Amino acid sequence: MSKYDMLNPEQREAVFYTEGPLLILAGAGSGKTRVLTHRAAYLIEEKGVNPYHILAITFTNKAAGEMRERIDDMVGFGAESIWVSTFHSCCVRILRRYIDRIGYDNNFSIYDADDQKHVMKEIVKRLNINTKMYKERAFLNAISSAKDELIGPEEYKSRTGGDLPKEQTARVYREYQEVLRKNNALDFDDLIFKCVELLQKDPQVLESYQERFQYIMVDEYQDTNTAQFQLIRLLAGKYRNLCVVGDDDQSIYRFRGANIQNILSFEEQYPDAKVIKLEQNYRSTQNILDAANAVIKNNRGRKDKALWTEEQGGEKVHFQQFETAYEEADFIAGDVARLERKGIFDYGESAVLYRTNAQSRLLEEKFVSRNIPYRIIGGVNFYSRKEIKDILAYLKTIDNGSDDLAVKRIINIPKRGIGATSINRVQTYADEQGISFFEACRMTEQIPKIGKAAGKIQGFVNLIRVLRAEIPELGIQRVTEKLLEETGYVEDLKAEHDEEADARIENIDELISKIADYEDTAEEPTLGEFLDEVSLVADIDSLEDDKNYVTLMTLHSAKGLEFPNVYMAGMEDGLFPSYMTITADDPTELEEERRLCYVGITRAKKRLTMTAARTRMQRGEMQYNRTSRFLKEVPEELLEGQLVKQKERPIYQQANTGYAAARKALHGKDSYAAMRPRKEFGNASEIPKPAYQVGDRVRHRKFGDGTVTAMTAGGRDYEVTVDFDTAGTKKMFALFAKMVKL
DNA sequence: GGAGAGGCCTTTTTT
DNA sequence: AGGCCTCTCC
Repeated sequence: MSKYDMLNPEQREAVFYTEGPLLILAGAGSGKTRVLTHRAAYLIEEKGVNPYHILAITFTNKAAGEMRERIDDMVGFGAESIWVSTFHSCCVRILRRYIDRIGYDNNFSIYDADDQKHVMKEIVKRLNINTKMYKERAFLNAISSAKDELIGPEEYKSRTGGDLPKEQTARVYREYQEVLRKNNALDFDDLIFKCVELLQKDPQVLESYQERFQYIMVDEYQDTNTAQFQLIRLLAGKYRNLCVVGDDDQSIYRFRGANIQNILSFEEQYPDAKVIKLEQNYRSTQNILDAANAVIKNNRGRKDKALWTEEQGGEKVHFQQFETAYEEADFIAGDVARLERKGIFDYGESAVLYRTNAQSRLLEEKFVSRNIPYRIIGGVNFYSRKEIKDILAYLKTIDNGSDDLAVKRIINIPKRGIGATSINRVQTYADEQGISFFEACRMTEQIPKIGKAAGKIQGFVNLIRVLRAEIPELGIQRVTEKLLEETGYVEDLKAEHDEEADARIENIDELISKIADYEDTAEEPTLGEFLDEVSLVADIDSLEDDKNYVTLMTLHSAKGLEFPNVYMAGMEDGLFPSYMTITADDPTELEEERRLCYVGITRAKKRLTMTAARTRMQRGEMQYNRTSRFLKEVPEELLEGQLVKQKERPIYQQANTGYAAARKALHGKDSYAAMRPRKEFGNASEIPKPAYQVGDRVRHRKFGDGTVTAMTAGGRDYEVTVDFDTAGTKKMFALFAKMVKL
């Protein structure tokens, strides 16, 4: 009996089909990781392929690590020379070797979102751009999207078509790219972009990697963007042994440039491609799958498929709506505790999924007060905390002084009396001489008007110099500890004597142990490599399977994971699907939200609970939400639950009690009006008509004054389009917008 | 040059 | 509601 006998016929077919392009459409829970790992084993053991010639690409380090581990277990010998890596780390590896061929230095730094913002701020200031009109964030988003599409500054400029804001963006883009170049830095998107550029411009490098990667596998293919698609196309260009695995129904990263067409039109790109569908699900009960199938079938533009399982029946999908988000959170924490007490699910078997990170706060509170062990994924990344970034900036400076941003970040931390004025003087000198900021720091005696600051800067330079010299002898950990001593960083925090400072100290300790861990496990530890790894870490990477805590995370983070007991919190229109997508002109945005819902449902193995709240604080404002439209897409017979669980109900809700009302609110047409407090909207059964009409001038709290250009009765509320004088044209629901006629 | 106060904006999701 | 930025005053 071989290990391949355990696979079902489709899986086996996918494993054995090794030559030429192959598309595996793998539904949720259909065992795709299993197929990929078996396939690697098959290539090595049965086809005699040298593992050195195999590349497997994933999106997260966690996925890469798991795949590596499973292949190692299966193959035993030689598997370690397979490249299993994320898109980003794969590109970093290639670029560290060859980027000098396209005009960067091989010891480039990698900028994170924070660094990008700093750079953008400088540029916006320098170009005198009114950030009230054009936000830094908007520029960065535009640049990021352009890079995802492999559009460089020049090409961007040529495509503006005379559109003024785009011309502006083109200018900013060019500047931004110049600053990065000057700082010898790449941002996240550049890692892919520059790698493609390198492969396109240098046939020698391309040839060597094509020759190396004779067999390529790509996981989560539906999430690839154009740049990643090109990268793969180039690498696989010679041998064409390209196996991509994905599920168009789980494509949820369009905002990050993912192009669902990459998977939908794979067969056009590779006409000789073999297509294999994996539809048997090994994860969930039939009821959960039915719910998932019922929701996703409302999407158009998808490859037709339906999951099935041998696990018939199962629990129904639980549903409850609460008065407030507070009660919702309390219920979830209580339910988790109850199931644990009864011995049905351990804490580690439960997960709470939500649409926005902000929702985690209330849940966290309730988990704390009930003493339930939990873990929140996402929110503020460990490596973006201030104290961690400070220390990493020191380490970057020690490693390679060419990262101006890092140097400037810590030149006055702790306070050395080097302020903005001195920094500017140094920068001016650096600009004049065409040298880096740090190099300029070493020549303070040449800098005009630097005065007393010269000595202070010298002190800083000497500190770095000494630490740098000690790296080879002492190693990273010892040097980091020494750096903390010399700067008094931890001591200062200790002196603060408050909780926040204590938390920071804990984080620093954690960083130290991560460094120690790296030095223990890496073959040839170097500071540079450590910094690379650290900058490519994702939140999800820190999730450990064997710990017994409840996991709280966004629906996005949950992709690829599974839990016996899953809660989907905040099933409310306006939150999920988000307000943005409801009001968007483009219906495919709503489809993307629906896919997200599908991802959420299919995470559950045994038990799924959906919850909603009638009222919730959003952005400091009280929102009244009706239940999510996605909930209504789940057939009634699969649902079980009640609408309101609370002691007293306000008068306007008294008609809506019990299960019958729950169904009515879920599936009925008039539920929206019934949910609204009377005092605000008059007769609850009528659609409240706004006090303004088309052509009127109105005022909005945030967007200012504008003219109403359109108004349609959109079923339960009026949808109003307003052309604002300064904020552009917005489409919104009258009840939410609360605008007044002028 | 640094600390503190007040105003403003944000969030949908992230490698 | 909270974080960040800017302004002001020392």
